[in-house]
Amino acid sequence: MLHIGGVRTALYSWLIARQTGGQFVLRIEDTDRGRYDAASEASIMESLRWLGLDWDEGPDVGGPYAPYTQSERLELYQDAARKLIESGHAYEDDTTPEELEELRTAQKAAGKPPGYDNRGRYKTKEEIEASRAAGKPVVVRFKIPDIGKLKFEDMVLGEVEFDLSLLQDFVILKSDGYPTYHLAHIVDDREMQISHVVRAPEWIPSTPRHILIHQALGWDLPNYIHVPLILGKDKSKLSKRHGAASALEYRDQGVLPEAIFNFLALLGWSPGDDTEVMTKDEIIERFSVERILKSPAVFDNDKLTWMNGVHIRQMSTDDLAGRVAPVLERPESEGGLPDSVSRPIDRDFLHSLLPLVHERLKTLNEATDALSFFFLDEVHPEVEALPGRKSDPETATKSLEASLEVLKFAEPFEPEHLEAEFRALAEKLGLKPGPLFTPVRVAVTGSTMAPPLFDTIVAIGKERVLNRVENAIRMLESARVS
RNA sequence: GCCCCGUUAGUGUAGUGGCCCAACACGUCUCCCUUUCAAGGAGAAGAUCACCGGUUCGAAUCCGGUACGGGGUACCA
Repeated sequence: MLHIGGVRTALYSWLIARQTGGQFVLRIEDTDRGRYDAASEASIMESLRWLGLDWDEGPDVGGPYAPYTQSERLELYQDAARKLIESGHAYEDDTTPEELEELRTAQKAAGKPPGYDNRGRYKTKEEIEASRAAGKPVVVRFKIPDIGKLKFEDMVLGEVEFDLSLLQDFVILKSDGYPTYHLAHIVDDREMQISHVVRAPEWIPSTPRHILIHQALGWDLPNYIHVPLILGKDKSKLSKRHGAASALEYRDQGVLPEAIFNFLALLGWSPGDDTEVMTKDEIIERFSVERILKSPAVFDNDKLTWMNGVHIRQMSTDDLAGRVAPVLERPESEGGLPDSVSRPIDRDFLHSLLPLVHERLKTLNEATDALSFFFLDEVHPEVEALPGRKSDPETATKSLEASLEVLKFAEPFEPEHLEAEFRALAEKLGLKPGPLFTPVRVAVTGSTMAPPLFDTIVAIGKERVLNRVENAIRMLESARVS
């Protein structure tokens, strides 16, 4: 699963590529065999695709530096490890995981910070060979040089200084022949000519290691860009508890990719003025690494929902219809229209309805409730809801009966004309619009909230409207008897 | 423990020494529009710029310390 924080990292990386005319590269880092999961790989690609973060090179599209999956590039890492051993920057180590565990427990017991003690530096070739022959696991460790402090430049953080004496020799090639991230990403970044490393802040402390490897191999450094964390409402790391954590969950909740794109770009970056609502192209144009913030941001769902509404309102009816139809056609259990409505739904009919609800939608999923009564044969309002808050069942019955007559004979059966007739009716009955219109709305839509009444009535059609009003009158009568 | 990073209203951001007793947006509240719900319009409340000290004629902005939050300290990425 691609976390929303990961999506934002990818987004920034993509923006840099698109803005500078560079290539956005998708690389699968599957060097931990214990954790590898093909499904999550697919879902990452689906998330990126949904957001429109198209990649120029990657496992599926290929590219000049294929393959783009690390497990298919093992020789490259092993070669690099060998070179580092030959140049004296790395060495083989036969310390077992159990021995390391013992070491750490002992260190903790002695009140010292746990860590590797670099004991492998002093082993002879013969010892290692003997261990290997005995079937003991052998890893390759990078030797931390004794050069005091290391400084590096990060495009977001500025200059960061690190005391190398705090680091221990670390594993670059595991005993199963797979590289650790530290080695693999450096070899690949070099091979694939990566110019900008955009990543989460948890990598800051290991950046000195990456720089040391680059230097040992005699390679130039890429630009480092450590982006800030995204937090949940309670300021802890964003997770399921906060509503949704993956991009695809937002999609399933009816959020537009352009809204997530826009919203995420603004978590940790701003164009420098008051502009907030932007298209993808505007963001590409205005984005700048210099304006990425260092401090973590809290993900505010309310603001995302607002922004989603803005993007929905900016969209054409055609475009909206194309997005809403699949939502309505999902099974009822997944938030679609009631299963009794046959699929596919009538696109022309949908298109004619959308102007009535367009500016009322904050998410695509809201379209189901907002439109279902247009598609159903009959609706089932609550009897108690029919009169509305400020009226009573008797008045409601009277209103509905009078309305029924108007609806039967109104000619033409069009919104403006119906409204005029109903206004006249209200006056005749001595009622304010509310007590007259509300029962009709509830009877016809089954809900107290609906689009403008007369447009709604016409869209539903005379016959169904008459049936629904008659039905409501019957409901009120039987409620009175019982 | 040690190391790294951060800290402007509830939230996202603007602000880079005087224009700032701090601006915009979301959210909240009030009112208007109105047949409901939205949208839209007009307002309001909400920040001792984490704290303490220093530099300066002058600090949200520069420096130091403290507190708090997050991250790292793996044969995970």
